[in-house]
Amino acid sequence: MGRAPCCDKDNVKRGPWSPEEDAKLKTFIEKYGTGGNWIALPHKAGLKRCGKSCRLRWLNYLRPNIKHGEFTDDEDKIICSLYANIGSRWSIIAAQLPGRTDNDIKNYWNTKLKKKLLAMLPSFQKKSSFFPSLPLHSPAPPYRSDLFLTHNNTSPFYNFTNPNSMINSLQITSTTLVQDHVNNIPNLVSPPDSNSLISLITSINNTENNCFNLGFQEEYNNIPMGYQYPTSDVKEAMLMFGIGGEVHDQVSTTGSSSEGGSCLSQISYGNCTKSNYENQYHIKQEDQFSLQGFGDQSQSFMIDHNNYSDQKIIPKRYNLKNYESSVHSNLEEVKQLIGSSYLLINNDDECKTTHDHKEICYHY
DNA sequence: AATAGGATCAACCGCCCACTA
DNA sequence: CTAGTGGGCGGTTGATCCTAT
Repeated sequence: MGRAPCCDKDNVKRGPWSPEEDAKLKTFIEKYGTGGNWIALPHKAGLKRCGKSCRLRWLNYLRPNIKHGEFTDDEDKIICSLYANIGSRWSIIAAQLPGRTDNDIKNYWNTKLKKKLLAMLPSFQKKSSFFPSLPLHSPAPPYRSDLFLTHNNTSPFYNFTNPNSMINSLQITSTTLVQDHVNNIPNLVSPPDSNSLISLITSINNTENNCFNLGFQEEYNNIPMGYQYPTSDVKEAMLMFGIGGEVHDQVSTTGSSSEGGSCLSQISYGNCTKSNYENQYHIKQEDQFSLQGFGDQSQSFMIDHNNYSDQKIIPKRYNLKNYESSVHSNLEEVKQLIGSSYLLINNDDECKTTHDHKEICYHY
Protein backbone atom coordinates (compact mmCIF):
# COMPACT_ATOMS: atom_id res chain seq x y z
CA MET A 1 0.00 0.00 0.00
CA GLY A 2 1.80 3.09 -1.19
CA ARG A 3 0.94 6.61 -0.36
CA ALA A 4 -0.67 9.14 -2.62
CA PRO A 5 1.83 11.20 -4.56
CA CYS A 6 2.29 14.74 -3.36
CA CYS A 7 1.47 16.08 -6.78
CA ASP A 8 0.23 15.07 -10.19
CA LYS A 9 3.42 13.92 -11.78
CA ASP A 10 1.97 14.17 -15.26
CA ASN A 11 1.27 17.85 -14.90
CA VAL A 12 4.43 19.08 -13.26
CA LYS A 13 7.68 19.99 -14.86
CA ARG A 14 10.67 17.96 -13.90
CA GLY A 15 14.36 18.18 -14.51
CA PRO A 16 16.68 21.14 -14.28
CA TRP A 17 15.31 24.47 -13.24
CA SER A 18 15.39 27.34 -15.68
CA PRO A 19 16.56 30.80 -14.61
CA GLU A 20 12.97 32.00 -15.03
CA GLU A 21 11.68 29.37 -12.64
CA ASP A 22 14.41 30.18 -10.18
CA ALA A 23 13.49 33.85 -10.33
CA LYS A 24 9.81 33.12 -9.81
CA LEU A 25 10.44 30.92 -6.82
CA LYS A 26 12.97 33.24 -5.26
CA THR A 27 10.80 36.30 -5.72
CA PHE A 28 7.76 34.58 -4.32
CA ILE A 29 9.46 33.22 -1.23
CA GLU A 30 11.26 36.46 -0.52
CA LYS A 31 7.94 38.25 -0.74
CA TYR A 32 5.57 35.82 0.93
CA GLY A 33 7.71 33.16 2.53
CA THR A 34 6.95 29.52 2.15
CA GLY A 35 3.73 29.84 4.07
CA GLY A 36 4.55 26.57 5.73
CA ASN A 37 3.07 24.71 2.83
CA TRP A 38 5.35 23.63 0.06
CA ILE A 39 2.66 21.68 -1.71
CA ALA A 40 0.56 24.77 -2.27
CA LEU A 41 3.49 27.04 -2.99
CA PRO A 42 4.18 26.24 -6.64
CA HIS A 43 0.59 26.97 -7.60
CA LYS A 44 0.65 30.27 -5.77
CA ALA A 45 4.01 31.16 -7.28
CA GLY A 46 2.86 30.27 -10.76
CA LEU A 47 5.21 27.36 -11.10
CA LYS A 48 4.41 24.05 -12.68
CA ARG A 49 6.57 22.22 -10.24
CA CYS A 50 6.08 19.74 -7.48
CA GLY A 51 6.15 21.31 -4.04
CA LYS A 52 8.94 19.03 -3.01
CA SER A 53 10.92 20.07 -6.01
CA CYS A 54 10.43 23.74 -5.06
CA ARG A 55 11.53 23.04 -1.52
CA LEU A 56 14.62 21.24 -2.70
CA ARG A 57 15.51 23.97 -5.15
CA TRP A 58 15.10 26.63 -2.51
CA LEU A 59 16.99 24.82 0.21
CA ASN A 60 19.82 23.58 -1.94
CA TYR A 61 20.33 26.42 -4.31
CA LEU A 62 18.25 29.56 -4.02
CA ARG A 63 18.08 30.42 -0.38
CA PRO A 64 20.45 33.13 0.84
CA ASN A 65 23.93 32.44 2.15
CA ILE A 66 24.33 29.19 0.31
CA LYS A 67 28.00 28.44 -0.07
CA HIS A 68 29.11 26.78 -3.26
CA GLY A 69 32.53 25.76 -4.38
CA GLU A 70 35.47 24.02 -2.82
CA PHE A 71 35.30 22.68 0.69
CA THR A 72 38.00 23.91 3.00
CA ASP A 73 40.29 21.68 5.02
CA ASP A 74 38.42 22.67 8.13
CA GLU A 75 35.17 21.66 6.56
CA ASP A 76 36.74 18.38 5.51
CA LYS A 77 37.71 17.70 9.08
CA ILE A 78 34.30 18.51 10.39
CA ILE A 79 32.62 16.31 7.84
CA CYS A 80 34.96 13.43 8.50
CA SER A 81 34.64 13.77 12.20
CA LEU A 82 30.89 13.94 12.15
CA TYR A 83 30.59 11.15 9.64
CA ALA A 84 32.73 8.98 11.85
CA ASN A 85 30.49 9.81 14.74
CA ILE A 86 27.03 9.81 13.36
CA GLY A 87 27.30 8.30 9.93
CA SER A 88 25.43 9.58 6.94
CA ARG A 89 23.22 11.98 8.81
CA TRP A 90 23.81 14.63 6.23
CA SER A 91 21.33 17.12 7.54
CA ILE A 92 22.98 17.08 10.94
CA ILE A 93 26.40 17.40 9.40
CA ALA A 94 25.17 20.23 7.23
CA ALA A 95 23.88 22.02 10.29
CA GLN A 96 27.45 22.30 11.49
CA LEU A 97 28.62 23.84 8.26
CA PRO A 98 26.93 27.17 7.66
CA GLY A 99 26.05 27.68 4.06
CA ARG A 100 26.47 24.08 3.10
CA THR A 101 23.56 21.88 2.24
CA ASP A 102 23.11 18.27 3.10
CA ASN A 103 22.98 17.45 -0.57
CA ASP A 104 26.26 19.23 -1.18
CA ILE A 105 27.97 17.45 1.64
CA LYS A 106 26.56 14.11 0.63
CA ASN A 107 27.80 14.57 -2.92
CA TYR A 108 31.14 15.81 -1.72
CA TRP A 109 31.58 12.86 0.57
CA ASN A 110 30.55 10.30 -1.99
CA THR A 111 32.59 11.69 -4.82
CA LYS A 112 35.68 13.17 -3.27
CA LEU A 113 36.20 12.99 0.43
CA LYS A 114 35.73 9.26 0.75
CA LYS A 115 38.29 8.68 -1.97
CA LYS A 116 40.60 11.17 -0.39
CA LEU A 117 40.51 9.23 2.84
CA LEU A 118 40.97 5.91 1.14
CA ALA A 119 43.97 7.25 -0.70
CA MET A 120 45.56 8.02 2.62
CA LEU A 121 45.15 4.52 3.95
CA PRO A 122 47.72 1.82 3.64
CA SER A 123 47.00 -0.74 1.00
CA PHE A 124 46.21 -3.56 3.35
CA GLN A 125 43.38 -1.62 4.77
CA LYS A 126 41.83 -0.93 1.43
CA LYS A 127 40.93 -4.53 1.01
CA SER A 128 37.24 -4.78 0.48
CA SER A 129 36.81 -6.90 3.54
CA PHE A 130 37.98 -4.11 5.67
CA PHE A 131 35.66 -1.42 4.62
CA PRO A 132 32.23 -2.20 3.39
CA SER A 133 31.86 1.46 3.98
CA LEU A 134 33.72 4.22 5.55
CA PRO A 135 34.06 6.11 7.88
CA LEU A 136 37.49 5.69 9.21
CA HIS A 137 37.92 9.02 10.70
CA SER A 138 38.21 9.88 14.31
CA PRO A 139 36.83 13.01 15.81
CA ALA A 140 38.74 16.19 15.82
CA PRO A 141 41.80 16.32 17.99
CA PRO A 142 42.92 16.41 20.70
CA TYR A 143 42.35 12.83 21.59
CA ARG A 144 42.22 11.46 25.03
CA SER A 145 41.73 8.01 26.20
CA ASP A 146 40.54 8.64 29.69
CA LEU A 147 37.00 7.91 28.80
CA PHE A 148 34.90 5.39 30.52
CA LEU A 149 32.02 3.43 29.32
CA THR A 150 29.27 3.69 31.81
CA HIS A 151 25.75 2.59 32.02
CA ASN A 152 22.86 4.68 33.09
CA ASN A 153 19.96 2.72 34.48
CA THR A 154 17.47 5.23 33.24
CA SER A 155 18.70 5.10 29.72
CA PRO A 156 18.74 2.30 27.22
CA PHE A 157 22.16 3.47 26.20
CA TYR A 158 25.62 3.21 27.48
CA ASN A 159 27.58 6.35 27.75
CA PHE A 160 31.18 7.15 27.59
CA THR A 161 32.04 9.52 30.30
CA ASN A 162 35.15 11.45 30.84
CA PRO A 163 35.42 12.66 34.40
CA ASN A 164 38.00 15.21 33.41
CA SER A 165 36.09 16.65 30.57
CA MET A 166 33.18 18.97 30.30
CA ILE A 167 31.83 16.73 27.67
CA ASN A 168 30.83 13.42 29.03
CA SER A 169 28.06 11.95 27.04
CA LEU A 170 28.72 9.53 24.28
CA GLN A 171 25.64 7.66 23.47
CA ILE A 172 25.88 4.26 21.97
CA THR A 173 22.60 4.37 20.27
CA SER A 174 22.76 1.02 18.62
CA THR A 175 23.75 -1.13 21.46
CA THR A 176 20.68 -1.51 23.55
CA LEU A 177 21.46 -5.15 23.40
CA VAL A 178 24.52 -4.46 25.45
CA GLN A 179 22.37 -3.28 28.26
CA ASP A 180 20.27 -6.40 28.10
CA HIS A 181 23.33 -8.53 28.17
CA VAL A 182 24.91 -6.77 31.04
CA ASN A 183 21.68 -7.04 32.95
CA ASN A 184 21.88 -10.75 32.48
CA ILE A 185 25.46 -11.19 33.40
CA PRO A 186 25.62 -14.17 35.72
CA ASN A 187 27.39 -13.76 39.00
CA LEU A 188 27.80 -10.10 38.54
CA VAL A 189 28.51 -8.73 41.94
CA SER A 190 26.99 -5.39 41.26
CA PRO A 191 25.44 -4.39 37.98
CA PRO A 192 27.02 -1.46 36.28
CA ASP A 193 25.37 1.76 37.16
CA SER A 194 25.91 5.32 36.23
CA ASN A 195 28.76 5.64 38.64
CA SER A 196 30.59 2.50 37.84
CA LEU A 197 33.44 2.48 35.46
CA ILE A 198 33.51 -0.39 33.13
CA SER A 199 35.74 -0.63 30.21
CA LEU A 200 35.04 -2.16 26.94
CA ILE A 201 36.95 -5.05 25.61
CA THR A 202 36.48 -6.51 22.25
CA SER A 203 37.48 -9.44 20.23
CA ILE A 204 38.10 -9.57 16.58
CA ASN A 205 38.72 -11.93 13.78
CA ASN A 206 36.35 -14.51 15.06
CA THR A 207 35.36 -15.22 11.55
CA GLU A 208 35.33 -18.92 12.09
CA ASN A 209 32.31 -18.72 14.28
CA ASN A 210 31.05 -15.80 12.33
CA CYS A 211 30.40 -13.82 15.40
CA PHE A 212 31.57 -10.80 17.15
CA ASN A 213 32.39 -10.62 20.77
CA LEU A 214 31.97 -7.71 23.01
CA GLY A 215 32.44 -7.54 26.67
CA PHE A 216 33.05 -5.45 29.66
CA GLN A 217 35.81 -5.46 32.09
CA GLU A 218 35.47 -4.83 35.75
CA GLU A 219 37.48 -5.33 38.84
CA TYR A 220 36.38 -8.10 41.07
CA ASN A 221 38.54 -8.59 44.13
CA ASN A 222 41.24 -6.74 42.24
CA ILE A 223 41.07 -9.25 39.45
CA PRO A 224 40.08 -7.89 36.09
CA MET A 225 37.11 -9.80 34.85
CA GLY A 226 35.61 -9.73 31.44
CA TYR A 227 32.39 -10.78 29.85
CA GLN A 228 32.14 -11.98 26.32
CA TYR A 229 29.03 -11.66 24.26
CA PRO A 230 28.51 -12.85 20.77
CA THR A 231 26.78 -9.79 19.56
CA SER A 232 25.88 -10.85 16.13
CA ASP A 233 22.51 -9.29 16.53
CA VAL A 234 24.01 -5.90 16.42
CA LYS A 235 22.11 -4.75 13.45
CA GLU A 236 23.43 -1.31 13.35
CA ALA A 237 26.91 -0.10 13.21
CA MET A 238 28.42 0.74 16.47
CA LEU A 239 31.12 3.21 16.93
CA MET A 240 32.84 4.43 19.98
CA PHE A 241 35.95 6.34 20.50
CA GLY A 242 37.47 8.72 22.82
CA ILE A 243 37.93 12.36 22.69
CA GLY A 244 38.58 15.08 25.10
CA GLY A 245 38.53 18.78 25.58
CA GLU A 246 35.72 20.60 23.96
CA VAL A 247 34.84 17.96 21.53
CA HIS A 248 32.03 15.59 22.09
CA ASP A 249 31.48 12.34 20.46
CA GLN A 250 28.65 10.12 19.55
CA VAL A 251 28.07 6.72 18.20
CA SER A 252 27.13 6.02 14.70
CA THR A 253 23.96 4.24 13.87
CA THR A 254 24.79 3.78 10.27
CA GLY A 255 23.79 0.30 9.41
CA SER A 256 25.08 -2.08 6.88
CA SER A 257 22.81 -3.28 4.22
CA SER A 258 24.34 -6.68 4.01
CA GLU A 259 21.92 -9.52 3.96
CA GLY A 260 21.76 -12.39 6.35
CA GLY A 261 23.36 -10.65 9.23
CA SER A 262 25.19 -7.61 10.21
CA CYS A 263 28.30 -6.56 8.49
CA LEU A 264 30.48 -4.80 10.94
CA SER A 265 33.87 -3.40 10.84
CA GLN A 266 35.52 -2.50 14.02
CA ILE A 267 38.02 -0.01 15.09
CA SER A 268 39.37 -0.31 18.54
CA TYR A 269 41.28 2.35 20.25
CA GLY A 270 43.40 1.04 23.03
CA ASN A 271 45.70 -1.89 23.42
CA CYS A 272 45.33 -5.20 21.84
CA THR A 273 46.75 -8.43 23.04
CA LYS A 274 45.97 -11.84 21.90
CA SER A 275 44.18 -13.84 24.49
CA ASN A 276 44.39 -17.44 25.33
CA TYR A 277 40.80 -17.64 24.49
CA GLU A 278 40.71 -18.60 20.89
CA ASN A 279 40.60 -15.71 18.51
CA GLN A 280 40.00 -13.23 21.23
CA TYR A 281 41.91 -10.02 21.22
CA HIS A 282 41.69 -7.72 24.10
CA ILE A 283 42.82 -4.27 24.65
CA LYS A 284 44.90 -3.79 27.64
CA GLN A 285 46.52 -0.84 29.26
CA GLU A 286 49.84 -2.42 30.02
CA ASP A 287 50.44 -3.41 26.45
CA GLN A 288 50.31 -0.15 24.72
CA PHE A 289 52.52 1.21 22.07
CA SER A 290 53.20 4.81 21.67
CA LEU A 291 52.27 7.01 18.84
CA GLN A 292 54.38 9.80 17.67
CA GLY A 293 52.78 13.07 18.43
CA PHE A 294 50.65 11.88 21.27
CA GLY A 295 53.13 12.95 23.86
CA ASP A 296 53.50 10.44 26.61
CA GLN A 297 50.04 9.25 26.11
CA SER A 298 50.12 5.81 24.67
CA GLN A 299 47.40 4.68 22.46
CA SER A 300 46.82 1.98 20.03
CA PHE A 301 44.47 1.45 17.25
CA MET A 302 42.93 -1.62 15.79
CA ILE A 303 40.71 -1.95 12.83
CA ASP A 304 38.84 -4.95 11.75
CA HIS A 305 35.84 -5.93 9.84
CA ASN A 306 33.83 -9.05 10.24
CA ASN A 307 30.62 -10.51 9.07
CA TYR A 308 28.30 -11.67 11.72
CA SER A 309 25.27 -13.80 11.69
CA ASP A 310 22.44 -14.07 14.08
CA GLN A 311 22.98 -16.17 17.10
CA LYS A 312 21.98 -16.25 20.71
CA ILE A 313 23.80 -14.20 23.22
CA ILE A 314 25.59 -16.36 25.72
CA PRO A 315 27.46 -14.24 28.19
CA LYS A 316 30.53 -15.82 29.66
CA ARG A 317 32.82 -14.59 32.30
CA TYR A 318 36.54 -14.84 31.87
CA ASN A 319 39.53 -13.88 33.85
CA LEU A 320 41.23 -11.39 31.66
CA LYS A 321 44.63 -12.18 33.06
CA ASN A 322 44.49 -15.37 31.12
CA TYR A 323 44.24 -13.44 27.93
CA GLU A 324 47.25 -11.30 28.29
CA SER A 325 49.74 -13.44 26.51
CA SER A 326 50.95 -12.64 23.08
CA VAL A 327 50.55 -9.71 20.87
CA HIS A 328 48.21 -9.70 18.00
CA SER A 329 49.99 -10.86 14.88
CA ASN A 330 48.60 -7.99 12.92
CA LEU A 331 49.88 -5.47 15.32
CA GLU A 332 52.46 -4.19 12.93
CA GLU A 333 49.79 -3.61 10.38
CA VAL A 334 47.74 -1.93 12.98
CA LYS A 335 50.61 0.30 13.84
CA GLN A 336 50.97 1.24 10.25
CA LEU A 337 47.36 2.04 10.13
CA ILE A 338 47.54 4.14 13.17
CA GLY A 339 50.37 6.02 11.67
CA SER A 340 48.35 6.83 8.62
CA SER A 341 45.28 7.50 10.64
CA TYR A 342 47.21 9.75 12.86
CA LEU A 343 48.51 11.72 9.96
CA LEU A 344 45.05 11.85 8.66
CA ILE A 345 43.26 12.98 11.70
CA ASN A 346 45.65 14.80 13.83
CA ASN A 347 47.05 18.08 12.73
CA ASP A 348 47.53 19.42 16.15
CA ASP A 349 50.65 18.68 18.02
CA GLU A 350 49.03 19.34 21.29
CA CYS A 351 47.48 16.44 22.99
CA LYS A 352 47.17 16.63 26.67
CA THR A 353 48.39 13.76 28.69
CA THR A 354 45.90 11.93 30.72
CA HIS A 355 46.42 9.64 33.60
CA ASP A 356 44.16 6.67 33.31
CA HIS A 357 43.99 4.79 30.13
CA LYS A 358 40.82 2.99 29.32
CA GLU A 359 39.80 1.11 26.28
CA ILE A 360 38.05 2.95 23.60
CA CYS A 361 36.56 1.11 20.73
CA TYR A 362 34.44 1.80 17.83
CA HIS A 363 32.69 -0.52 15.52
CA TYR A 364 30.97 -0.54 12.23
C1' DA B 1 39.09 15.59 -33.42
C1' DA B 2 36.46 11.82 -31.80
C1' DT B 3 35.19 8.88 -28.34
C1' DA B 4 34.81 6.28 -24.18
C1' DG B 5 34.85 6.20 -19.47
C1' DG B 6 34.88 8.54 -15.16
C1' DA B 7 33.51 12.33 -12.16
C1' DT B 8 30.29 15.55 -10.65
C1' DC B 9 26.11 17.25 -8.86
C1' DA B 10 21.27 18.73 -9.35
C1' DA B 11 17.20 16.57 -8.96
C1' DC B 12 14.19 12.84 -8.04
C1' DC B 13 12.33 8.85 -5.40
C1' DG B 14 10.48 6.72 -1.71
C1' DC B 15 10.38 6.09 3.03
C1' DC B 16 9.71 7.74 7.76
C1' DC B 17 7.80 10.63 11.12
C1' DA B 18 5.13 14.22 13.18
C1' DC B 19 1.05 16.52 13.01
C1' DT B 20 -3.84 17.04 12.49
C1' DA B 21 -8.65 16.29 11.64
C1' DC C 1 -7.37 5.77 17.66
C1' DT C 2 -6.63 6.09 12.89
C1' DA C 3 -5.93 7.64 8.37
C1' DG C 4 -4.37 11.33 5.60
C1' DT C 5 -1.00 14.77 4.72
C1' DG C 6 3.23 17.38 4.37
C1' DG C 7 8.00 18.00 5.63
C1' DG C 8 12.34 16.08 5.94
C1' DC C 9 15.77 12.95 4.94
C1' DG C 10 19.06 9.59 2.79
C1' DG C 11 19.81 6.96 -1.27
C1' DT C 12 19.90 6.90 -6.10
C1' DT C 13 19.70 8.46 -10.83
C1' DG C 14 20.91 10.57 -14.96
C1' DA C 15 22.45 14.57 -17.55
C1' DT C 16 26.42 17.05 -18.17
C1' DC C 17 31.17 17.98 -17.85
C1' DC C 18 35.93 16.51 -17.82
C1' DT C 19 39.86 13.80 -19.04
C1' DA C 20 42.57 10.35 -21.07
C1' DT C 21 43.44 7.82 -25.11
